Amino acid sequence: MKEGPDIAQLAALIGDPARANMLTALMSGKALTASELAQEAGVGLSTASSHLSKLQDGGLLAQAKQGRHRYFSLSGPDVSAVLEALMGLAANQGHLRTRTGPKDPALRAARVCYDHLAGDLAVRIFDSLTERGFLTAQSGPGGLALTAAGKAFMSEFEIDLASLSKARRPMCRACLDWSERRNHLAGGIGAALLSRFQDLGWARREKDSRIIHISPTGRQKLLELFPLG
Amino acid sequence: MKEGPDIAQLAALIGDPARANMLTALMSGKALTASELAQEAGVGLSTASSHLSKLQDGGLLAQAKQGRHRYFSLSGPDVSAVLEALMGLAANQGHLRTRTGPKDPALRAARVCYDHLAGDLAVRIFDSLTERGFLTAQSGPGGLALTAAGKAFMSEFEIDLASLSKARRPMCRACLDWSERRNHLAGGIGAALLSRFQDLGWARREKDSRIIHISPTGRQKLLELFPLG
DNA sequence: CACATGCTTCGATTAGGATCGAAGTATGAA
DNA sequence: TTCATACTTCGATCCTAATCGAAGCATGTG
Repeated sequence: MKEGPDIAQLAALIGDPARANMLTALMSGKALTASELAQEAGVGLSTASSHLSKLQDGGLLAQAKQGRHRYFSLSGPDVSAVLEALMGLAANQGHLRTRTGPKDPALRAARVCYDHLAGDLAVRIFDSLTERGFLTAQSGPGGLALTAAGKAFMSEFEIDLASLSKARRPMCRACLDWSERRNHLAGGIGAALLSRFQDLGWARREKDSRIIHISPTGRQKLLELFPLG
Repeated sequence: MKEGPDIAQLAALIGDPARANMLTALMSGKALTASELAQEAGVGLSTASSHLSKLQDGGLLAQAKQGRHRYFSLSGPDVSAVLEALMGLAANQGHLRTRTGPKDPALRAARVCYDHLAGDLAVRIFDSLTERGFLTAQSGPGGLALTAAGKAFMSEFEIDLASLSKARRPMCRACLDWSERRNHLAGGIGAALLSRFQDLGWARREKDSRIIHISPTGRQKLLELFPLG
């Protein structure tokens, strides 16, 4: 009657403070080494190693060997969905002060979430896309899809939809922003948009941080591109 | 300065097997007494009592006193969202390991998920609503909203939208179905629809089970009401 | 008023696991 | 080859918390 690994085991994996710190550090989407994660979690290297192997056994982490480094990252969107849900719950109960602090105005304004844009601007983009009828619900992976008009818009913006649709990853996903309590666009399109903004010089990622800097011209262009009301 | 929103604390609460059993038992939406939950979790009464007060302190459970009984229920949709995300993750991991054939066909077809309909039929309903342009994305709570046409459809079906919109709970939400790996409709509307199906005699819930039985006429009516293609 | 039922609190026991340092292994650099 | 870096494994310690039974409290019923 039981299906798969237990919920309790999974939750217990996330339930240790050191492991939770590691996982939230990995929410940035960057792959980190064992040493970095040990520091992030505030534990010794041997302890971190033990935690990392447990997280891997539980299927929460993926490992990539590169030279003498071992890079760890979240194993997939399912994992970040759980973490996001937990963050949402924690935020709702007022227990939350995010690690890096959502008080930081720069973080509130624009930051990276996993691999896509989050914050005020991301919510605005989501609203604009919705308002213009570019997004529709679907039962398939991700729960969202581009309408024909939406596809045209993305193509115009030089987003390569063909290669995105080939990827196993869902193209459109709504991601709940725990500082805003509103949704923004995640999934392949979300990542592609951020990437494109960076290519155009509109956005620049601060080193070793989740903060995204938007240039003055970038901001103007984005507001034009994603009008509201 | 304590950065302790602790998603770790929350996850640890769910991470104990006894507590996880209690929470999943409460996913049915029914309120249960301490004794029932103790039996459900397979622990003694005193142990259960301890767990329940911890869950309450953590804000995961709500309590309603009624005579000499104390009824416990999940404190809100945030909590069930976390549990659903964990179930999804667990199902995904289990799927990779043991491809143990199809589950109980009755469960695949139609079952209750928290308080709304899940399974084949629920996915079809979601698809039909989408296809007819009744659902649209939004950045606010739940990520989905009814379009004007969708609201008209629901009113026609005698769903009381006014009272639903007053509730704190998001009206529309996509819920990922772990057997189908597709989305179906959750939130206030999802619950209201199932309730309406039951009132009309189209659906009947099997006692102490998640299985929903659809009557022959109910099935016919539902297929008419939610056409595809 | 008793008396039963439902649940909580207390105290003691026990098991699991988080932690660290030291020693061992693998991989790249010199 | 030799050394250094990055990480894992091992062994020992320590501490949290899960558990149960018994006693205490609360709220109903007779």
